[in-house]
Amino acid sequence: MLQVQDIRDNKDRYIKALTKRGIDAAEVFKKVLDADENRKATQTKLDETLAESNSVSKEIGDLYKSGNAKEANVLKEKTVALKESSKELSSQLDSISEELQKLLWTIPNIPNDLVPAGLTEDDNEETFREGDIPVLAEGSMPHWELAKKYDLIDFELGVKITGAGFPVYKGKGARLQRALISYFLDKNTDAGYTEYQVPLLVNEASGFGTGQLPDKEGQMYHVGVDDLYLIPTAEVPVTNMFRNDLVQEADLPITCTGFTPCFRREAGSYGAHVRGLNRLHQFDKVEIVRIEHPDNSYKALDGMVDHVTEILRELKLPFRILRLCGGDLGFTSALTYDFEVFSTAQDRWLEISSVSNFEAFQANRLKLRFKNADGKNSFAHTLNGSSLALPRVLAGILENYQTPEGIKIPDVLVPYCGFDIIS
RNA sequence: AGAAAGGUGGCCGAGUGGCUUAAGGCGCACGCCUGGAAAGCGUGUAUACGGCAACGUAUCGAGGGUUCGAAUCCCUUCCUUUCUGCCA
Repeated sequence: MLQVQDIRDNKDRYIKALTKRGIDAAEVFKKVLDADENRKATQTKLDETLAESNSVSKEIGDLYKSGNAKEANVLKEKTVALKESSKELSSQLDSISEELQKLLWTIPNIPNDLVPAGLTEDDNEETFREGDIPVLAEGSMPHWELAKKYDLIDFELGVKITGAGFPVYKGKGARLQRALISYFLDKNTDAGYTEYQVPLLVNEASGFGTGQLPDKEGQMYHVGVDDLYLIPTAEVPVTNMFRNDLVQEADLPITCTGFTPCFRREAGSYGAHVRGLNRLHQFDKVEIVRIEHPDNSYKALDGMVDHVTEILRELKLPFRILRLCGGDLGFTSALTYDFEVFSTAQDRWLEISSVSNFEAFQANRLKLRFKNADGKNSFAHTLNGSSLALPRVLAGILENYQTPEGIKIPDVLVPYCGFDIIS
């Protein structure tokens, strides 16, 4: 959520930046600023009325104490009108504030200067590419066929016990999953991130804090009897640990990592693009979250990109980095880099990580502030990224490491797996 | 699920209708003291909104009510803790 004061101070620049998302914000900004003026004026009137009420009450108290009940009773009559008008003003103020709030919720974050204009994924800008795409032997397969051939994943079994999009990992497939989780967590903690295990169900306030609610309600599984949501990403519980917090400047940055399953309803397309591990309702992910001083957040974003790059480099998977264009940028993000690994057998790129700087957009919703050296409070910047999402990494490993003898295990994973080939 | 006790500032914690303008402590900041530090002493220190400012207003989990006046009384609701029950 943007701050009204920022909109006021940077109106033209913000309007221009939002055109990169294909949004003309001129009208909504005008509405916001008008509503805010209205709010201020109403608040001032209300404050004056209440101030008078308070001073009359004090007088009445004093009169009673000095035994002058008669005069006190005269004054009491005066409070009736004051009370009425303060009630009226306060309900006006409530509805104005609510209107303002609703307007603010509809406005996405302001894209950073680096964000390319453009509305579709074709406009994303490739900033980096590394790793050779292997030339596969005759008879090479997509990962879902490999998973079946080597008995690593049973998709039908998942359908039986739950439904489509809930695979069962088995044997060396399950072990490889566990190896990846441990490896990712180790890389993250080695880089200084503190490891957390967090709840997989969150309350409504948490959904609001990170921006999944109210807009994307349909994308989360909802447990009705207890009014809780299954997390779509560890970002939600991890970032919400700091909701309503006021931290000291010296405590920044706060860096966290955590492994969680993620649950996404994603009612949408079917077909080849969602086959196998490409899109699931439940998948595993290791996430990194940073709470940063605003002056340092973009440096931190670059650091996160470098960190994920190093992991993919160690896994020796062919990957590229995209700077998302305005149209592809998430609602809450100011700048996002997507990592994609090449699926050789499918001949296409698969998104495996998304690293974003939300600036103060989430912090404003979360009320996550820090106290600086002068004792002033301001919103911290929040960032997060996957390091990494498991299924597509697994798909990439299966497809890119397949040989006629079997699937080789990337060197860095061998100690975690306890085997070096799946055959 | 049943019973009981609670929810107060960055944190702990006192506070049963007006002198609460929220005590006291911890923490933090600054100063004194010190070779330097600790301790000690002194001063300051909640948040939000409005205002150039003085200042005003709101906020004691949330929402409603009683009252001229509510942290305090009443109602509703959420959450936490303890005990009982169930359970890995």
